[in-house]
Amino acid sequence: MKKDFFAQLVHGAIDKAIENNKLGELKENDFTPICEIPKNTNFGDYAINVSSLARNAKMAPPLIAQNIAGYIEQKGFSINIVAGFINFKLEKEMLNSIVEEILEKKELFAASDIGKGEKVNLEYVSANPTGPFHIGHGRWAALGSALSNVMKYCGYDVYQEFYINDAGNQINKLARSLELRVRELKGEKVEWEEDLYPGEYLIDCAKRYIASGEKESYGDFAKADMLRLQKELLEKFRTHFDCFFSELSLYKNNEVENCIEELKKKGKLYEKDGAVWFKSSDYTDTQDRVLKKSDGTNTYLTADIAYHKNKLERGFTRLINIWGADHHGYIARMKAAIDALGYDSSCLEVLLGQLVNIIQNGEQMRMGKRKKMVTLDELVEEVGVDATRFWMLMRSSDTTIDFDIDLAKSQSDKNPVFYVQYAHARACSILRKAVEKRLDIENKTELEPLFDKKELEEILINPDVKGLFENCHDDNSREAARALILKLEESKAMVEAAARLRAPYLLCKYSSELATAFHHFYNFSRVLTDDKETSKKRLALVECFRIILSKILDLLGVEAPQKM
RNA sequence: GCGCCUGUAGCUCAGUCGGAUAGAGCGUUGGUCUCCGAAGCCAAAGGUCACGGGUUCGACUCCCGUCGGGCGCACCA
Repeated sequence: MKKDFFAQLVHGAIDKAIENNKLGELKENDFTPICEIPKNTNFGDYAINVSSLARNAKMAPPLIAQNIAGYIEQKGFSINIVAGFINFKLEKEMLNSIVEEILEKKELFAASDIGKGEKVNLEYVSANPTGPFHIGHGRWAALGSALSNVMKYCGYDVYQEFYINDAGNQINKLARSLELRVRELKGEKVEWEEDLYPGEYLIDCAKRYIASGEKESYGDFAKADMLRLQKELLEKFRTHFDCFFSELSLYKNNEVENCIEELKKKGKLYEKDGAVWFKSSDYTDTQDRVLKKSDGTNTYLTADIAYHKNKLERGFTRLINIWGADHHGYIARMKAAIDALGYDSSCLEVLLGQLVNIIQNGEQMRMGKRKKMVTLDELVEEVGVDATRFWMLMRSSDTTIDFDIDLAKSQSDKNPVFYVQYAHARACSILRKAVEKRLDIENKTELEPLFDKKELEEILINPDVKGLFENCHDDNSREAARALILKLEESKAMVEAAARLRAPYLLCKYSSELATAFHHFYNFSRVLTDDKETSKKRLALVECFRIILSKILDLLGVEAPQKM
């Protein structure tokens, strides 16, 4: 990565400058150079600001920059000092080497090992098996699966988990709801009580129940049926879990009781008003929490604590949970429980995703406050998996998304995902055309392809990119090629940032910028020309773009189409 | 009342680490196909970074306060 390269270069140069007494009163090099890409590219391709050394060195920033630069050998790049900034501009050999490196490493060019094999448990979606997913679940599914892809690509050992809330009261309600639907289907007139699930999806479920011979209990059947539908949709939505973890199994294996026992032994529980309380306020929680209700049943929290204990016992050193913003009050008590069990709660990381507002007919619908909600299934049906995933991912997770259904449906071609996919299809088209017969406009005759397939393979395996810039006939063309190469070089830094900050949206933004750089290049430089040598070099660059963009889209779980 | 998130162009949002002239998309206006995909590209217009203090060489960024918006404060899950 060039950023690291220049940062190390500057760090080494500072050592030498100190040795030679060129940095005034600065005697120790504890400076970490941070290499950034200047907003104004006239300064250079990369920049390091050394102004902050001024205080200890007691020297003016420009002089500091000058003296440090004196110890940098300018090989493959040039240096331009402005104020306290050392700017680096790559020369063509170094730019060419980036192209060669991408073609050599292919989709591993942007891969990283910052994860160092850390065992990460990523839990997300974790819906009740009581009905179809709503749009919010789609956001967590997209976020979790993309984050998993990105983190795996950066060397984390990620295990994706879905916690099935199949043990609470809601299952009884589900069972009762199914029972009523079944009786309705049989012609009986039934009275619906409050707080049941009146959604029409249970009518289909009831039909399946009757067809199955009604052997299972209502609850077991409905639960399994809902879970099956959820799993089908998740697969379609390119979200793959390594494990669906049942809450009920924690009770069956006595893990919930054992967990309560353990907390009791550690003196973290007490009884009050007939209930068993956990002293979570001993930690960072604002108040104590009930684990066992006065009727003898456990709260949701109790099983969830046992679940987190289970995860830790399985050897995960980092637990990442994706929760809706409405669960934020839950974090403190969960962390308290982890600490109380003798683990370090800093291993638990909760990504609080803000909610998705649904806008229909120009009106904001409140999630869940409306009888007929838009389900994820319906949304995907309308706008497709690619567009849904990209829309869900393109915003930072702590921003509320306004998902305008009408806009997504009617103007889907204005969707940013198409812009990016279009660039990919265009690159593929050029690579296709390179080996297809061409039409000579003037003579209206068919010309032989520029290259045969073997030739093209050879170009892409063993590229000769020398002269890529010499054959550009104007500044625009040269600058566009430079900008594209530099943008491609940035891919690894972007991927790492997305993994480190748990922020896949950075890659949506990056994919869009990359597409812009390519479109720009395309408009200023003709790839397929009669000059075969020039065509070869430019085809190599097109292939680089195709490789990187398709990898980025792959990480996001969005398809990179060859044709549109 | 308390906690979390949030306030940047007409709209939807970026702005990673405190640095150089504040960045995109959509929308608006104009230009651009005889030729590799015009779902593209180029150009223009558009800003008191909610407001008030503080920290410092320097603040959209960090700290404190005020105001607005969202979400939550169960022996529900």
